[in-house]
Amino acid sequence: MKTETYKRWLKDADLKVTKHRLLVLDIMNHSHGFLTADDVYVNAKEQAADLSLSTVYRILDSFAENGIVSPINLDSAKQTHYEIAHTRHAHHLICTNCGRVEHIEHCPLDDFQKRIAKEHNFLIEDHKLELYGLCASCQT
Amino acid sequence: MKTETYKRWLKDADLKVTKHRLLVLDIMNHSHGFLTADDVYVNAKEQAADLSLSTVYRILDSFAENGIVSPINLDSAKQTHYEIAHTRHAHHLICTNCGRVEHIEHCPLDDFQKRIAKEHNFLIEDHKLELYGLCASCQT
DNA sequence: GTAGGTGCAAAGAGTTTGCATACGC
DNA sequence: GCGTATGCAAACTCTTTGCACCTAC
Repeated sequence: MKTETYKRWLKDADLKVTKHRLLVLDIMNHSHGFLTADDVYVNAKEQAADLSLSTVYRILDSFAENGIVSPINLDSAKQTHYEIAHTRHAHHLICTNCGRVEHIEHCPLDDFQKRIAKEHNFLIEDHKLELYGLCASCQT
Repeated sequence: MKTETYKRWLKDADLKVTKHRLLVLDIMNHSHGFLTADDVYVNAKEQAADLSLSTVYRILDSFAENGIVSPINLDSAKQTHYEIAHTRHAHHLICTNCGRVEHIEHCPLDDFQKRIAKEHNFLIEDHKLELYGLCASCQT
């Protein structure tokens, strides 16, 4: 994915284009799975020695507000994790040993969700599904 | 539920029976939805003036280790929440406005989970499903 | 030029820990 | 009596904020 794409994302969100924001976008976009603010910071620091952790937090906050990334509180971690927000609805398969995350494209919950909404008189707006287990290489 | 029941839970977990542990069990057991450590603390403080927040944390930790309570990181909150662990598998319907939590008894995921496990070569051990929306009284 | 972005240091919030004392068994 | 539980205060971790300076537009 090219810098031009990142610039468009930022402009669409009314955010100024800065070196650090482009860098964070690049890191998030090339990572698989979730990153903590500190993961992003350590990674970005290699390419931008001037960069403070608080800036990373501020960037991630503004990205989250604009739907560019999604913050997630995994049950197994105390830090907030972030991932590039995909336009498609996606769920996660998380390895409890190595932390690897895979995406599940298909969502089986539509019918179920409608039934629960009716039974509980809830207006359901979103849901989160996480499957926990061991990935192929951690099963040995 | 009676004190005798709580005492058995503690003994079964090899935990000593203390006033504070019984109190925390009683509070957790009578609450609906999730409680933070501080919720438990404030609530318990009314009946046990001597009680420190760190004791509540230690009690909840030991309960979690023994499967008496389940800690949960909700996406909408920064504090860890706890609920009495039900032997049955349960999911949650969370009101994004008032925080009310309802339990969903039926789990529709068994077949889905088996299919995903095969497709991704994952050994799935657990999963978490949370539905977010507005409860009946917050829809007005 | 101006509004917004950033670094640094300090503050906050939630949680954990060390140590002396108290209590369950 | 022994070993665990607890209160208190301090430490720790993650995150946010204030302020002066800098940069994109």
